[in-house]
Amino acid sequence: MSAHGFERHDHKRCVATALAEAEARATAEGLRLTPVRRRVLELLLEDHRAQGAYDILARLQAEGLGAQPPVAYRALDFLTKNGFAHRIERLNAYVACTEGAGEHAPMFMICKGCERVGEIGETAAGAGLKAEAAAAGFAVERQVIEAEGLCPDCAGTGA
Amino acid sequence: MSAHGFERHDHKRCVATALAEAEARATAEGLRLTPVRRRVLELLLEDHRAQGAYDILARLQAEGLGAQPPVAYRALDFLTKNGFAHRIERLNAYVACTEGAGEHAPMFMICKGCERVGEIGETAAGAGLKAEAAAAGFAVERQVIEAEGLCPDCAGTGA
DNA sequence: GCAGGTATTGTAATGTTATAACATATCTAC
DNA sequence: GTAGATATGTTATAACATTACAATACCTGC
Repeated sequence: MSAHGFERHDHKRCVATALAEAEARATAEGLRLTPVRRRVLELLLEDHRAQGAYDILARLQAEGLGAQPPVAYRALDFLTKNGFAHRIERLNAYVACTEGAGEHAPMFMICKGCERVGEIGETAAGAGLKAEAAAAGFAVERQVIEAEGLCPDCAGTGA
Repeated sequence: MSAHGFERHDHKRCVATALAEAEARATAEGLRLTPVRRRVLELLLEDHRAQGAYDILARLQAEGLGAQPPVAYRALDFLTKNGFAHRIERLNAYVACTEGAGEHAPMFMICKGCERVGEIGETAAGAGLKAEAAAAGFAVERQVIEAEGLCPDCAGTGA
């Protein structure tokens, strides 16, 4: 089962792997993982919480990497368009992708307790959505599947 | 199959029914469908497009029903909390509910062509989401299932 | 019917998220 | 090394949402 974000894990390794894969894929596909873009991806990878564009921007400003909103939004657009990160609509915020490339119908679990966001790459929910839409004659281009609630850790503590 | 929003239908009747049901339910459950709230529901019912809070606010202002953002947001909160309307996260906008009360895991289809939003009351996607979350030990409190693409009409015209 | 509590509305101010528009710089291919 | 495409810098503003507090309307018990 591939739900990422809530399990205990070696996060340093998690970051290193994601970054290495991103670089490999960027090279392979001719995508330019520029300093700002790479740095934004690193910031998103720091933990599994969703970060707002302005959170990211503040970090970039502190590092002298860009002062205005478009800098952050452009980097985030690049990362989300190319599958390195995802936008969480419910939060107007962003998380690094924890599932491999090639995924298409990810689902997210947003914990109200610890604010972490778990991702599942391909889901029954996604398949169901496609089937439902097809039955209605609707051509899906993008889908949003998000659950908000309590992660196993936070649910356990009665939070 | 109950996908509402895209089919040709007698919209006057659609509005009248929804409004009557809302009033009946408000009475039955002791909810106060005040003039502003009722008017906002009417505005949302005018068509099946999603409307932003500020669209609604502009209409209210024109009618002398309220001048500041909280007026619109409060009415929309009331309507969404009580199931008379839904918030579309992808659009930061609102639609009137077209499925009956008691629904819990609706899915929305957002057409990029005509901007209409279709609703399906209970879906395989919703069931899949719940199952997936349960398997991950995640306790779902709220869920967001939205598809963006082209409705049957717009897909047909190659839009 | 009126005192007291609760729900609703009015209003000002502000906070947060996102984009348009245009200038400049950098990369890549030829 | 120049042209065209891609990426960045910067200003300004648009769009979405909330906090906080005052005023009013409404129920309820007496």
